[in-house]
Amino acid sequence: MQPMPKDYNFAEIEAKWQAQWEEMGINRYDWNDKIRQPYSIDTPPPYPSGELHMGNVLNWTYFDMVARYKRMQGFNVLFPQGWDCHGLGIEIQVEKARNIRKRDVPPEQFREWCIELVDKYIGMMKEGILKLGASIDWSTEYKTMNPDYWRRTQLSFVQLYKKGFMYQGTHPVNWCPRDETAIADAEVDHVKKEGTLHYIKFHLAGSQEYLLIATSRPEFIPACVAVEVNPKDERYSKYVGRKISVPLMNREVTIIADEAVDPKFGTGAMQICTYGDKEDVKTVIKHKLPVIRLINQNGQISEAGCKYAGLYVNQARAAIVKDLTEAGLLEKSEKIQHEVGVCDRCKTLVEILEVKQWFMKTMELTAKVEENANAIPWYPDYMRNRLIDWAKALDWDWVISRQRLFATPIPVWTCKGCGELVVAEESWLPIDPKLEGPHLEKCPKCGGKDFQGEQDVMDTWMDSSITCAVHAGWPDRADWRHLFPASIHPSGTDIIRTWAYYLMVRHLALFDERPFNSVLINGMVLGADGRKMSKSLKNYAAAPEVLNKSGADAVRQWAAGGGATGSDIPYRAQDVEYGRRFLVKLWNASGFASNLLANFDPKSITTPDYQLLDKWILSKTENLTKKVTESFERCQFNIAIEDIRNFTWHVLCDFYVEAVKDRLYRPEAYGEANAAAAQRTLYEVLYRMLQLLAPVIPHMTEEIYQYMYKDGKGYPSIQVSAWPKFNAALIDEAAEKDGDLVTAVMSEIRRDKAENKKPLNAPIQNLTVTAKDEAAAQAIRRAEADIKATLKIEAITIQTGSADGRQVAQYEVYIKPQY
RNA sequence: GGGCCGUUAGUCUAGCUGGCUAGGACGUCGCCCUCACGCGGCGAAGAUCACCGGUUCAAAUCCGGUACGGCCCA
Repeated sequence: MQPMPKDYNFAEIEAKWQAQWEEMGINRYDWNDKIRQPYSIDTPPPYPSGELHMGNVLNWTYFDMVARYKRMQGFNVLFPQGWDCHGLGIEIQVEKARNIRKRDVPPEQFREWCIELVDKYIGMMKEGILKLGASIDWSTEYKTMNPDYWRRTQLSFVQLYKKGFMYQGTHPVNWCPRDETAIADAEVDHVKKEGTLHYIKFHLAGSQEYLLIATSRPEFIPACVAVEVNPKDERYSKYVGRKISVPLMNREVTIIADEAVDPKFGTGAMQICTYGDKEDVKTVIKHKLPVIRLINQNGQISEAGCKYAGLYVNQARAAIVKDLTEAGLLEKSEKIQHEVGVCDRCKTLVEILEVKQWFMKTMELTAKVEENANAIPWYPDYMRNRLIDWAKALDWDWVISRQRLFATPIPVWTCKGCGELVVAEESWLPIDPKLEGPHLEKCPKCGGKDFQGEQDVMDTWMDSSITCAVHAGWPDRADWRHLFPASIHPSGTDIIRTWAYYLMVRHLALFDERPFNSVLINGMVLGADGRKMSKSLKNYAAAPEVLNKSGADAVRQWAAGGGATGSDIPYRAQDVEYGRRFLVKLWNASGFASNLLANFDPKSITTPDYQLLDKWILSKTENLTKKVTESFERCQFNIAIEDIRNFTWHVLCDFYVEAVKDRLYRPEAYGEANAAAAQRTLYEVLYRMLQLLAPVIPHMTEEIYQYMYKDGKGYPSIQVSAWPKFNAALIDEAAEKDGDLVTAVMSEIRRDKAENKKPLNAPIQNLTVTAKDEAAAQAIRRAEADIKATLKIEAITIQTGSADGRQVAQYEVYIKPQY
């Protein structure tokens, strides 16, 4: 055992162990080991968006605690790391940074710029993840923007096409007019906004009579295909089936009835347009109404808009309202609060357009998604509902094509002669059909030699929703099933509808097997004030700053203990500060212990002569081990960390160490065997604390381990030490009960000193302890020496009898000190 | 309108497969330079566990309802 230095420089020591673990290879998954059971973490590849933020810190701490805990449990752990590079977010940032639109420059140039930016961001995030001490196997690192990764995305597309899950079709899709691309439901955000509800007169055909129709989108009047009322609405039932003229348009539509109309909203009569919102889509399909394509892909009104053609949506709205007013058709307008869908990347109002796109058949998998979500544990349990509810609420198949540049190409061509679709062979992949033709002599159908490569690309989620298979080694390793399904899929409350859902449908479709066997959910990180963290609210904490200031071990304690798993967790500097203070305590206590154990031989084989308080803390340590192990098994990190910290700080340091100090200072007064028992106890209990803390506080526990325990325990690193198993042989209920009494007596004496404003080391001339029964008296006698030494008592009398003096809280025991 | 979640001391948070003096942190108040630690120690005060009702010998914990708040979706 080596003596420990007084000071602890966390920056230096954390960096040292991060480097050494890498060198020792303890973070590596052993692909050749077929003996240990594998445990694989489906690390979500993050979207590189700049520097690491506190939300990332929370997530990676969760993943890492699981990884380290499972490693100590003896599993062969795969903790991979990838980067989800593609997508609109990066495209928009490049456009802004360079003040261009993506179509202003050659696609290859634009792509280069995107790659450059992504690499810069990856560098920043990686630095943060390394500093946090995440035990990632960096040999697994991948980027979805690399052609070798698209090969996998494309392969999955081809295989799903062959299995009938991919189809091209003209259907309504969410469309972002700014980015000029289709987007999926999951990419639509809903925001509350003030709008105007216009009450517009629709005249009945050939009549002066009119119905008043309320709409927030009058610009859609040119695309009005019906007027709809509730069949039970007595105001309108007589009109159902009659023709009504569309204002300004010189055109008539039919009045239809449907239960979906809310009679209380507006006037109870609404216009059905193609497409004002998703409800319109449903109505059009249900009532087989015609479709008028009013809005172009760039957000302008099409030819179908007659005189309004060429205007943008907002301009058209103003123009139509003006025309309605002039024609006397606008009854009134009122402000309303409503929710509108916006593009989650650029916040532009989403339109619904009918465009030819690629889709994946996901709706038919909903029952299987539910079944599999129900078949596995979720931490916390209730989060499974979010996935199931989301899956069940989906109305449309997943639109997987995008009109973008920075993405995985869809490996498909169309024969210019006959329109035949050519999907790439697996051996052609990766391939970009915009740059290369199909590897075919001629069109298999018409023999034509001219092909048009698919211009559309894939949704970014097509890249990232095959990670469970990719991490396992699919498709290149024959043994990839060994690591599939992943043991655990970590996800955030905000991305259950994307990561978790898409992973599930994708793998179910591809392999007919669920991709993961459990799900770990993290909440969002809030500002200290409980509101969403944002720079504008001035409650933002920059993760690199926090890590530099307090160190990973302190920050990780905040992540582990800041709140229950799955719930949103506020970032509080004082929590990190508390973590840091705990580290100081642990370091000092260990240094102190190493002094007290200087002459202790951990390999000595004499059976220790354990005293009451030794047995007491050894038994409690086993119970703690059991409880902490259960907490880790259930991913209840907050419970685990709180229990270990409190035990270490208060039970071990404040009580046990204080109580046995004297035995260890003056072994000659107590007998060598007695002191040796205290040494053995201290040695083992502190080691147990370090082990239990190791998943949360890897750096400092390692540093202490190396000084104090490496020789005695023999593991090269505490990180590969065997997780302690509950040892029933050390459970001693009587010792716990008696020890509790002894500590209560000691507390009561301290309390008496405090109330009499005496220092703790004030000597007590004489203490009389009176217990009601002999058993209690016996117990106190067993710890008499420890009590005397700890509280500076010169003489002590322990007797049985009736109440005399100050009662020891919760016990029929009384104390009477004479100072 | 629907779904899920939350409402615990001045603040933040745990507990919620029913039974503890409701745990912890920050803050507050005393006392103490006790030979590891003042980044410390010993003590203390502070909570009708949102509200109403029900089940039960027993409810912060289960059930129903109300109010407020959050997230997701229509």
